[in-house]
Amino acid sequence: MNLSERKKKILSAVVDESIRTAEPVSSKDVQEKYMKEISPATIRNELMALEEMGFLSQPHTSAGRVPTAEGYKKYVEELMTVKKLSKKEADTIKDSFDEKLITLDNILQKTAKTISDATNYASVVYYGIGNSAIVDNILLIKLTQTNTLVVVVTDLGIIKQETKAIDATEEDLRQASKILTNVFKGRRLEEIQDNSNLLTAEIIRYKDIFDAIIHIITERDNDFDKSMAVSGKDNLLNYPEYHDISKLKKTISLLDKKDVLFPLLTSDNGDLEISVRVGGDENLGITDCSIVTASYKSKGKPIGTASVVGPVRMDYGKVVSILKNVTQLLEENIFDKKEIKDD
Amino acid sequence: MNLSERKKKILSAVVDESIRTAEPVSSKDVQEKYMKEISPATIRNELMALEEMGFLSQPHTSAGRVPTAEGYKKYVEELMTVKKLSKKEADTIKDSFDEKLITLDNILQKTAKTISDATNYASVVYYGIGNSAIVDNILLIKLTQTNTLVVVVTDLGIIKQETKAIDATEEDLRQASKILTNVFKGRRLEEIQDNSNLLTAEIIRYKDIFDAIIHIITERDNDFDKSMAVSGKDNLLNYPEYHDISKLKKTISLLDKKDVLFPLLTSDNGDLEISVRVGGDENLGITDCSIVTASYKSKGKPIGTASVVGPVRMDYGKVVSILKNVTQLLEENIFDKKEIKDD
DNA sequence: GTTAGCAGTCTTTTGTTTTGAGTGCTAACA
DNA sequence: TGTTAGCACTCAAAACAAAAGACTGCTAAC
Repeated sequence: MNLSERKKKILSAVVDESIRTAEPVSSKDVQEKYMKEISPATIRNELMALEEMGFLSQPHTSAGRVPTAEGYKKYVEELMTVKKLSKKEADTIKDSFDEKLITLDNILQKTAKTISDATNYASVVYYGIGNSAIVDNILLIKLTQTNTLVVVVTDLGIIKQETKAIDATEEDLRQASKILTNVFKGRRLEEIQDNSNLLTAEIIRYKDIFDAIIHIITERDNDFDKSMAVSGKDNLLNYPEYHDISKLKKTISLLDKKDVLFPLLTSDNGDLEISVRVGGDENLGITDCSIVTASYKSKGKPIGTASVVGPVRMDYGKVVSILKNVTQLLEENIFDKKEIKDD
Repeated sequence: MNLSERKKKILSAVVDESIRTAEPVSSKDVQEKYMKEISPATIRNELMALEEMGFLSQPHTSAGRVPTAEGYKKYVEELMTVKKLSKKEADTIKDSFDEKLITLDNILQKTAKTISDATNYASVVYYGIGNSAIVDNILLIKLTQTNTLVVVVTDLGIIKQETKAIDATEEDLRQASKILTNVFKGRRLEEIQDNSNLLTAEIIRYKDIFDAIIHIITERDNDFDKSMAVSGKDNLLNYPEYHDISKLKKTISLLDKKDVLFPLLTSDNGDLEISVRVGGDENLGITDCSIVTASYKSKGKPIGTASVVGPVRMDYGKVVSILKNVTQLLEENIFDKKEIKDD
């Protein structure tokens, strides 16, 4: 569907104004704030046409226009301008990554928080561990008499996870650590998940620890809860569309149901860096919110996504800009950097 | 202020009914549901007296009675019965502690979640690390070439925290670990915070790591954010009193401001195991919520608190019971148990 | 193709009336 | 003296009615 320049300008105006005010937009509004050169009556004609095409709708006969999901989509795909972040905004985001982040959990959580703080919406960060991480090191650490910590370090320079096992002397552990590292080093995590045939005669005596390691690796991958971090749910309270508690609940509970969320964050991004799902999308009843997702890569391969969840009336231009910014930082400073710099 | 038995019974009835329905309670309600033997008129007389005494109030002339903050306090302190948990409830709570919990963060977070799930209110768990923990072990773990993880293990059988430092050979680290452990072992964390004079000639060459350790220890203690876990904010959405977004915001933002929250959770529990702050308490404008706090101990000394934050109209009997249950589990299974059992 | 003008629609606002829940008081009663 | 029935009174909530106002779609003129 191709629009005349004027229609584009008017649709843009309506969406911009909707985003700003959360109210239906009248022909007069458009004229006064966006196009003084033509009359409201002319604009009304155009609005009718745009409504005809499915981009706008009226809550009732005598109300102004509101963009439909289609309208928002058109706006996002063709009309909007990605807002450049101010120096200050960019710096704030950059600074927030200077903290020392060790575990994957920390990184995800911190990234989500950075995004939700910057956008004032909710955010979800996902990391698909199964994809590309390669084991670097298996550490066995004696905490107390019968208590051992098992740590898996991957090639991302990041500790994978931690758990607890039992008993063994310190020397024992050193030995086991060496042998197990030998077995796992260089293998991709997804590979390890399947092939339990790594269990050779040599390491059969460390079966306990072996199992713990397998458990660490598979657990994270199968438990959405552990591969996603959510932040900023409270931000939603600030938007009038969520002053209706039932809508608020719906969106918040979407953010809590990681298994429902998962396909929304990962499916068919295709080659797109950024994908936008505008509320009312047929999928799974996300009617009262929009989701903007950006994927990030390590060594050229996509390994996860960062998303913003907010009202359909979202400031897409700003959100896209922030997501691009954050995913770039993630790629450069965290996931494609062996050495994490100290302060 | 001493009440006649009948007044007690009536006040109890009004509070119970308020908790149940969130509506003003009429003399008729009380009569029908709690005391069939006397007439509404008589109850009205008693209600007037109770209002006179400050325990009840009327939203307007022709409405039923609502308990005042004083009324709730009286109820909590003298009238309510602590509800016994069902076997099923108790089991659910118990089971949730069977998971492997390694870091303090994990424990706090998990405990908070358990409480908020069990009560359906919000919860905050605080751990005053400065109090009693004693260093057991300093671990230095080489992750990558120039990247080292510093772990402080305390006598609670719990890893204190973790951070990152730079450079050194594996052998170097082993040495440093031994020497540093020697210096710190057996010392209480609060003692370490002050006495930087531990920095003897012997360990001056490990200044970097030494500083990192001090940093780990002091940071947690000074950063409320790291010594408190909050869970279940979303639960508040379910209560009609919070359908007024401004009240919801107020309470949620209280839960976000750890520095404001802190004195509420820790001050003057005195000898009491449980302290209840009913909204409208003079303190710091907690007008739209109540806070029930239980402290837990290790080796007889209080080391932290677990709290429930919810509407003033809270099911205190149940909440108190759950908090007692959880703090007991914390004490027995986590903080006073060197060996954390494996599954 | 554009625009002024205007009738028509439907929400929002404001005001009025009715209803009904629940009280406090009075007077009678045990 | 404590309890209770009865009743007048109060006030919020609900129901209804009227008025105002925001915008539109359409018509007809430019």
